[in-house]
Amino acid sequence: LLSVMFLILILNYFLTDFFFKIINEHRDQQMPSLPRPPSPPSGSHLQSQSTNVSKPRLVARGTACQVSVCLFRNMMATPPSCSLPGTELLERVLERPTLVVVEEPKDRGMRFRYECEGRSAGSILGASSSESSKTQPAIEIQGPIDHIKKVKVTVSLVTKDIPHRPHPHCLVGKDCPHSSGICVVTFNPHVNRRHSFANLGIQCVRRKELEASLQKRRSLNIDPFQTDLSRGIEDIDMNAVRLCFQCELEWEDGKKDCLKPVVSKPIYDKKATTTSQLKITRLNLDRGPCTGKTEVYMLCDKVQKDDIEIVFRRDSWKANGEFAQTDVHRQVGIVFKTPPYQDQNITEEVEVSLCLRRISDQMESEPVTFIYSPHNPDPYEVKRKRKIKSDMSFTERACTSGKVISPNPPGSTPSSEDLLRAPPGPFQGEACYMEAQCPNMAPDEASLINQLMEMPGFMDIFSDPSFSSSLPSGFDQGPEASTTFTNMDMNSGPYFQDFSHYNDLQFNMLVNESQTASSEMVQVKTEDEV
DNA sequence: ACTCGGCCCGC
DNA sequence: AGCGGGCCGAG
Repeated sequence: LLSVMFLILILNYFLTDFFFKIINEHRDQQMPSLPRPPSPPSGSHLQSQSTNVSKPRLVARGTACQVSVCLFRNMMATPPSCSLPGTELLERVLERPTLVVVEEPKDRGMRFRYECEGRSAGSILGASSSESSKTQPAIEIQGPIDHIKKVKVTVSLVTKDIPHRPHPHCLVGKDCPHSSGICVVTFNPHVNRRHSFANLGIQCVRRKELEASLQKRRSLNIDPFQTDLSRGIEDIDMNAVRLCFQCELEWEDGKKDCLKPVVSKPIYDKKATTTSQLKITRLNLDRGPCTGKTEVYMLCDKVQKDDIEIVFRRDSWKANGEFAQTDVHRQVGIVFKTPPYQDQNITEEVEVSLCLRRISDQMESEPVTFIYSPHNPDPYEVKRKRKIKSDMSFTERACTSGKVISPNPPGSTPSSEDLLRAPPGPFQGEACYMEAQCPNMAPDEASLINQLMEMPGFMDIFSDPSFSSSLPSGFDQGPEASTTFTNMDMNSGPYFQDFSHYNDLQFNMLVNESQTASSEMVQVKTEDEV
């Protein structure tokens, strides 16, 4: 009888250890990145038992001899505090629930507040929180909870990076005992497995109080990952924290048991320039030629001039706006030049996206749209206008009387008001010109015709005898049509505006209207004079 | 000269 | 209470 009992005992241990092994391997696979937590000071029998697991691992592939040796050693190593029979122990291990963060905190929801800022430090919202429905960070006890009476969850702040050290900043709000810097809640998982943290604020400490804060945390015995040895106070990132949840289970028999600490995603200080949300407030131009080099003024939320770039994208194409650190104005403005578009032969406008990107963490702002327009070798129609004028026998008066005062003469520094006024760019000017010339035409039609006119050989099509037969019936096929093509953009049919009914004054107004606010007037005049 | 930390204040 | 703007001396 004795030997049978002994055998049962041995089997009991064997099976217990075997299952321990399986369970632990399973857990390791689940959380490979997290360091195994050391036993808490109040270490329960379960924790100390599981630390012996490495020995029975041999059991699975060892010889019979090794098995018995291992078992013997294991029995001897079993601490006297282990008062439970193996089966019950096994049952409890198998039944251990896990703590899961079911609602992460919003990563850039709020500012960390100093104690001196008084009142409350606000509440951390949930990641899926929105204007209409607010959520809070929440945890859930998942898995079997049959024999659990209640759970106690201690929340503290830890550093963003591994090893997660206690963070000097404090949690304040509901369930945070005064000046403890931590939050403690106890609840019955049978009533609700889930617990939301409704009022958790982050109160930051001043640098000079950093050490005192850590000391206080230590005195509360809060160091979830037992990192005390790895000290390095200076390099603590004061702008990012994680919530750390330590869960203590209380069983029906009054015994207690700790789960591995679990951390949330990082929470960043909304005010810190190094981690804040990037935002483009406005651009003075939203379009430019595909050749690039268009100077654009951007207003944005605070950035760091040495850690910011402007990214243009479309499909797989990506290029950066060009600027130097000195082009970043007091952290809130950037003067940059557009990069050339990948395709210099586009025939239609191309929409690309443009965003601010922080180099250090690859964080990006919401994108805004920028439009690349096709390259036009004579963008301001200088040659054409000169031709129009000479052909229509306009006097010198026509181009000198209509003086245009540019709001930003070259060389002057534009004020911020000028920036916001957003004068039309040269291409808007071009569109106006064509619109004025061809009032019945849509701007894109006009620009297409502009392009066609510029294409070498395009005019030759008209001298091809076979071309005339394919012309629309209304097209003027007068005798001079084949010889005076240089004039055809004014008098050759329905597709081209006839200027002959304008008098001098009207034509001047037309030209000037189209040119108003275009800072390129100086260039036009110079060319005219040449 | 510029940026950041800490603080104040008003909506 | 909660949030954001902004001031200003220190770094």
